[in-house]
Amino acid sequence: MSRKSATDILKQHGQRITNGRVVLLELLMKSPNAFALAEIEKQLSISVDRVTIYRTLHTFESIGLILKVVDHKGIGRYMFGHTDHHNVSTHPHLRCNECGKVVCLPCLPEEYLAELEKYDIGEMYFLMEGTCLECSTSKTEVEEL
Amino acid sequence: MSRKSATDILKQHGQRITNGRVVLLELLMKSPNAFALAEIEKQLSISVDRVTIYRTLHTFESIGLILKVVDHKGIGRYMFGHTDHHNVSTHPHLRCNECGKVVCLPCLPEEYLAELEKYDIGEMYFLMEGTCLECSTSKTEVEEL
DNA sequence: GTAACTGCAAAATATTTGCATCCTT
DNA sequence: AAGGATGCAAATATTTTGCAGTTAC
Repeated sequence: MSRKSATDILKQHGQRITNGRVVLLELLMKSPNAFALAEIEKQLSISVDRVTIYRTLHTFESIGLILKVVDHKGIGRYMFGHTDHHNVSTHPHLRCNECGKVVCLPCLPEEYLAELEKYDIGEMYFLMEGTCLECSTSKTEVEEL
Repeated sequence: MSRKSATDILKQHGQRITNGRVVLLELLMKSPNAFALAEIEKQLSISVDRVTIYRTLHTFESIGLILKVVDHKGIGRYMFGHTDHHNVSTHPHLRCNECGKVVCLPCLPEEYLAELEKYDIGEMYFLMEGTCLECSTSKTEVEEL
């Protein structure tokens, strides 16, 4: 239950509480998007050095707090959650090129996953590009006016 | 039938025949790998400027001769073929982290593709990381000695 | 107090752009 | 001859590294 605060989560993981870390984690937590560094920099309420952001993201990633993926342009994007190993390895993710939101695509069928197993694929660290169902719905509505 | 030469292919696409272009296309054609620019530079038999390689790759890509994918580090990789639209959109590719070879993974099941269709996903421009079946076989053999 | 976090400068890597020159057709 | 291709210089973008100073615990 209980939606934990960024501070609590950091404490839980033995991380030090600093303004930068809390604000960064809060940003990532409050949105289902996958942010590139440039976007994070713009949206942080306080000024944090680019290098510090990178280092903090690495730390968050290493303790399993966030997931790093690479978008179709080769740019790193970071998203909160989605870090459950089972989760990540059973389905790809999609980033909506309308709203930026990242959604989980459906799980791949068992037989297909069994097939992938042969190839020793760890995680699906990639983001597909597309339109999320919400955005494609609203677009259709507009077109139908 | 008839395995066409790089020169023939270029002519066929109305491209000019220059040493650089022929050598580059030959390199890409002779191997099922997905090369990063740095790797291409090293392996070209003649010296071609980095910028020219980039521009040539873009050209080849735009005329559908090669496919560009992004690897797990976010680096662009270029491979000959795999450009049939139907092909690319129905299955992901895997790059073997032992031998570097790129192999097509099995086609996704129809139902899953239908599901993806809802999300308006164009192509699967990503490379999974793993071990190709050849390499995992030979590794097993060594272990069993 | 001390180890961890931060910021600044600078470097490394990948990719793109501008422009003058050269070469294929 | 003309337009496309090339090479060089330089810019841009992303990410990393080194180091000294600061801060959370």
